[in-house]
Amino acid sequence: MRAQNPEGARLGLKEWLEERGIRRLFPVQELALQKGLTEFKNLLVSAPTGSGKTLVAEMAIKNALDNGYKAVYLTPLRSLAFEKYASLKKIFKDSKVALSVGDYHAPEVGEADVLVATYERMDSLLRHNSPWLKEVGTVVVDEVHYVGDEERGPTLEVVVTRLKLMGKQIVALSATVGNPEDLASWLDAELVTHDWRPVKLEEGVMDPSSYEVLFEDRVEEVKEVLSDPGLDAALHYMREGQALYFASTRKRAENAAKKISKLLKPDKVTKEWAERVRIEVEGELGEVLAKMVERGAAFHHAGLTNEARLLVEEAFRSGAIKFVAATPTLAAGVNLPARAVVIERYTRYTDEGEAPISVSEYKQMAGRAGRPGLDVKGTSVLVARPKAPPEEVYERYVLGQPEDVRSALTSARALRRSLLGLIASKAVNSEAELVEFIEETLFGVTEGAANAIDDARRSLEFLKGAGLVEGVKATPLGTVVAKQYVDPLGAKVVLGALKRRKGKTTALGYLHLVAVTPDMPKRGLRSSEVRELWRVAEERFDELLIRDDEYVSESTALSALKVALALESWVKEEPEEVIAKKYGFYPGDLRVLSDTAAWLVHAYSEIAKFVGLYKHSEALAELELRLKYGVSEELVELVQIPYIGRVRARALWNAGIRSKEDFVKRADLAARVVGKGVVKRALEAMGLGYGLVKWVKP
DNA sequence: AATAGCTTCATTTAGACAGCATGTC
DNA sequence: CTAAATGAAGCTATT
Repeated sequence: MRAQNPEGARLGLKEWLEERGIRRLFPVQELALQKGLTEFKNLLVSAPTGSGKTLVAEMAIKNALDNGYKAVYLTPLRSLAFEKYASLKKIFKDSKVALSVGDYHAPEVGEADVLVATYERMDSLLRHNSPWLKEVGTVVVDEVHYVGDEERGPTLEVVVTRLKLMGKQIVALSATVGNPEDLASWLDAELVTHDWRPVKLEEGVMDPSSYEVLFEDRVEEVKEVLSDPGLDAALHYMREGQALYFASTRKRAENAAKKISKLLKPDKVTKEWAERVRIEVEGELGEVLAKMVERGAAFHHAGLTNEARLLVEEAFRSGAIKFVAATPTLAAGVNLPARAVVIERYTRYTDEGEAPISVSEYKQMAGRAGRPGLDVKGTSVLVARPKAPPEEVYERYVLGQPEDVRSALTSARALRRSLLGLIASKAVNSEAELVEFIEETLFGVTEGAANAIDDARRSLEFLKGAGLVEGVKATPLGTVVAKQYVDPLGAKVVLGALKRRKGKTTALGYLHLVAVTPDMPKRGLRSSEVRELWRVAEERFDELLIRDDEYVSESTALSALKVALALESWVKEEPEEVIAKKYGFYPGDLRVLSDTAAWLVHAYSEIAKFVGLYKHSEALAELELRLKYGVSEELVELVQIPYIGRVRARALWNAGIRSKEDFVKRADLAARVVGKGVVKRALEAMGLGYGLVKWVKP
């Protein structure tokens, strides 16, 4: 990609900046221009939060648009994508900005000038060979250090490598990492680094026994109030503004918020927020949260529903809430800076017991301190472990260098997924091309491709064995599996089981089958549950399609059974709260499970249809609707009426309204059950004006 | 006899993308 | 190779 008129474009950029009231550029911004941002050079900007990376991205987009190209902005999280979409829409008023993430795929993507998408969504667009991509000149990759992530990194690595090979300008933004040179060389990019921040960040380490916080240039004493070092530190710095508290578990986050809330006083504004929380967050959790919000504190973790999380974020951003205790959801995700950050622990339980978090993770959290434009400085406090010398902790984390980013493209799971995607979308058509591609990945560039190629050959064999690939070409089935975006191994397991199963299959059977798949998040089992789960497994043995399998271990089958049972309760209309209690989930957890299951059931319905398993396909399609709404078979039709969910549908059914037709014909009765307004809106949405229906006063 | 309070022992521990076509109580 | 908070169960002291 080359600019038609670099000089003109550059002038345009200057004027555009002035119009936005930006007269002076931050160091990374200046450097990015010097290193060829407007000449469509690839860039890797590796700098701390707040150093001005955002404007570099915006300038790159502006430059692409001015030269007649389209631009793409990639982020790792849906929440960030929504934020970015909103802000880019404001900035580029004259251009079409579109958003494409799992939840939401804008219909106008085909004509968008700027597209904001998650990595996986971009992967999907590449797999579909969307013609729109040809017009893209620049791709901004936010948080590119995610390539090192075991789970999500491989997809990003493949996506960016493909875009690079397509000749797109890559403007990659990264937190500070240990080896920016490696990333730059992978991207064929000019390296832009600078450690300047607009708000000074003071990082301290607290000795929990002496209550002293060790900073670079001084030691500060914290007053002991609650006999909890972390919370007392938060209280200490809250005198100067809001505090963000990173807790090590959900429970601890909740307790922290509860304790702090007791020391704060309600006012008019917090009471209003509490009222909103009460209305919008259902059940016990809503009540618990509302009580704290009323006094200006809150907690934030993935057990909360999305709505609840957004509410907490908004309340904090507005200033009403003074204290938020969060698990790492908030560290990488939302842009929610605070005057002070307190990190209560730097160790975390893992499979191998207690393990220290990485320096990068620490920096990610600490970097949230200091609100640009509001604070002169930000303060972060890391609480040392009781017996650890604070000086050593300071050395390790505050003075420590973030770790190197290494390719994660090596795991079998990552390879088989990526490979199928590459082959199905014809990005590689021969072994030679495959090798060439791998040489261009981060793995190939930094470690030499030989090892990766060996592993890739093995994955290729697996794909062939599963009937997804022949030679280096995708079979029709392989194309469908790639399009549905499920793990090839899951597809193999599921198809095998469906083919074997001739007789009738219950919801539990299907749910267990998809839950066994690698795409379904696994819930750990509590030891008290294991016995009961074995009992159920025996009792309902005939319903299960997978008992043991070459690719499914007994333990995953058992924990999948737990997930399947919880989802079965969901589609049997048990109240969310009852399910949550029974299985030890939070409402947010259940939402994630039912969403994921709905996606998988949909995908496998399509795949089953493709191979001629029509009965299974239809049953799965019905189950998808049941999962989405949490209803039994008989309510599936009703729930498809606009504004009718699981609760209203059940009420209608019990009143004798059993179908859409009933609903329309007996609108008077329906109105008595769910209210006049709902019926009116529903009929209008279905294209039937309210006037068509006679209203009978109850 | 009921119960608050303490001790002991076992148990548990963060997060979150994707398909598809539009609106819960 | 590694910890610590939580919660249930069991027990004692108190009213």
